[in-house]
Amino acid sequence: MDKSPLITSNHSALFQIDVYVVVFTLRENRLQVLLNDLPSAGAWQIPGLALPTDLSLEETAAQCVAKYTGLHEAYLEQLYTYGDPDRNAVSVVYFALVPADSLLTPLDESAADWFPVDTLPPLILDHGDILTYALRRLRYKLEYSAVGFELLPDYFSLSELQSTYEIILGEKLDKRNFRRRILQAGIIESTPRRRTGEGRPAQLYRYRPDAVAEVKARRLFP
Amino acid sequence: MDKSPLITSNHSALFQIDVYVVVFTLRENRLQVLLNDLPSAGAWQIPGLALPTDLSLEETAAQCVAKYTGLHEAYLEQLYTYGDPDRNAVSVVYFALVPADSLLTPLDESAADWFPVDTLPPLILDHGDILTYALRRLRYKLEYSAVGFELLPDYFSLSELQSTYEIILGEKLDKRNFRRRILQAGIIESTPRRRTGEGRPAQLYRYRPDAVAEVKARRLFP
DNA sequence: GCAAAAGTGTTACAGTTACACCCATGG
DNA sequence: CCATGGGTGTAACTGTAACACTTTTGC
Repeated sequence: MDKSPLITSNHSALFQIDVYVVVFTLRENRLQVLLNDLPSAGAWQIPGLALPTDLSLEETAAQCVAKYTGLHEAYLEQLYTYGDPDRNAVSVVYFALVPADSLLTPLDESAADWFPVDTLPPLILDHGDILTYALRRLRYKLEYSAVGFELLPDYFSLSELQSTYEIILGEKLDKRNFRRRILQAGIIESTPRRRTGEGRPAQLYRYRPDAVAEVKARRLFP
Repeated sequence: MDKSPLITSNHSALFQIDVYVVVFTLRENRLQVLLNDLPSAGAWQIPGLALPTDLSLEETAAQCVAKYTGLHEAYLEQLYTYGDPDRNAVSVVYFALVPADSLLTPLDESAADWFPVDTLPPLILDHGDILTYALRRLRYKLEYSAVGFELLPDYFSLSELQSTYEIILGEKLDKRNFRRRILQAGIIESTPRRRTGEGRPAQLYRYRPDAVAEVKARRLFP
């Protein structure tokens, strides 16, 4: 097994690398997170995979999302890397956002389930802290970058988007101000589609993949 | 060698983990970064150490700073973790801020040197990109959190602090606005000390270790 | 025609920027 | 007494927050 050519270590320690993914979605009007049952510990854990030799960290994270949700695309962002001196493993943690409607695909045989972020089961080790941190980062991110639509289907109404923000941030937002800002930010664009249902039909919007966004963007929400 | 109890991997790959630290300081009125000569490659690299079994990631980063600067305390923050599928090593990158005046301590025998961030030598691999990213993160951080004083001695004048910000952000700031904001933010406090020299003596300030700061703090600078 | 959700502008306020002069010391 | 850097307040402006009614559809 080759060593990195750049750093020669004295006692050349080797580690297993675990890639964990905190997967968020929006179900039943609540922000929920995917957890994996670990009966041997009588507790739940954030789903993860050991890094294999032939995949990058992000590919492994994506594969982890696929394994537990059936989705082969998701918004992924690296969160933090934890290294315990005790056990010789290092944990690289990502967070992912997946749209709830696409989750009909059955889960893997593995015993994973969704939990609202405010009513979590007992978690192993420091996974509770990691979740808390992930949630904080998600809220921060939302405030100045507008990733909310990652939790929605490709086409969505502004009311749905606003509701997403309200659920995650945990506060009511002003409808007119919300629309003005989100449109001024230029990250979504209106489409000819409309959603019909109760009340007046809603114009549908979609993400503009070419949006630069976030670069030097002011905070969008208070 | 034990495996992590949480994730059982099929082909149980093991990796060397390299901890790199992008060390920034302020010398000669320029933001400078510490680099390590790698004559075999004819290029320079970000200083790093292989993670040993008995240290945490952050401890290893701190030790790396100590090795190359002689400083046993520094502001440290995790930046990003890079995983190449090619070579079987994973790189956890930190950035550090060290006050220039404390650097009189001689460097390790290793061939490390300081370079202004705008005139870098050839760098190995993706270290140039990593540096660019570290610099962006430093600027972001400075804008809303006020870590500038980490580059200054314990006691400093407001003019020195302002100059620090101007050098890093690359733009002139208004003296009165700067003072008002930095004081309102409540992260530094005035001390009885004064610095004498040319012109009127300056009141000296120091960091308030008890400052909560940054939590929900608005951006401090444009 | 009414219930239900979508859509739309303006005003008051707060925070930010721009700006110029006096002060304390050392030489 | 003068050169040098330290220190101070206000007014115009810009961005943000608060707010209520009209529109379109399904039933």
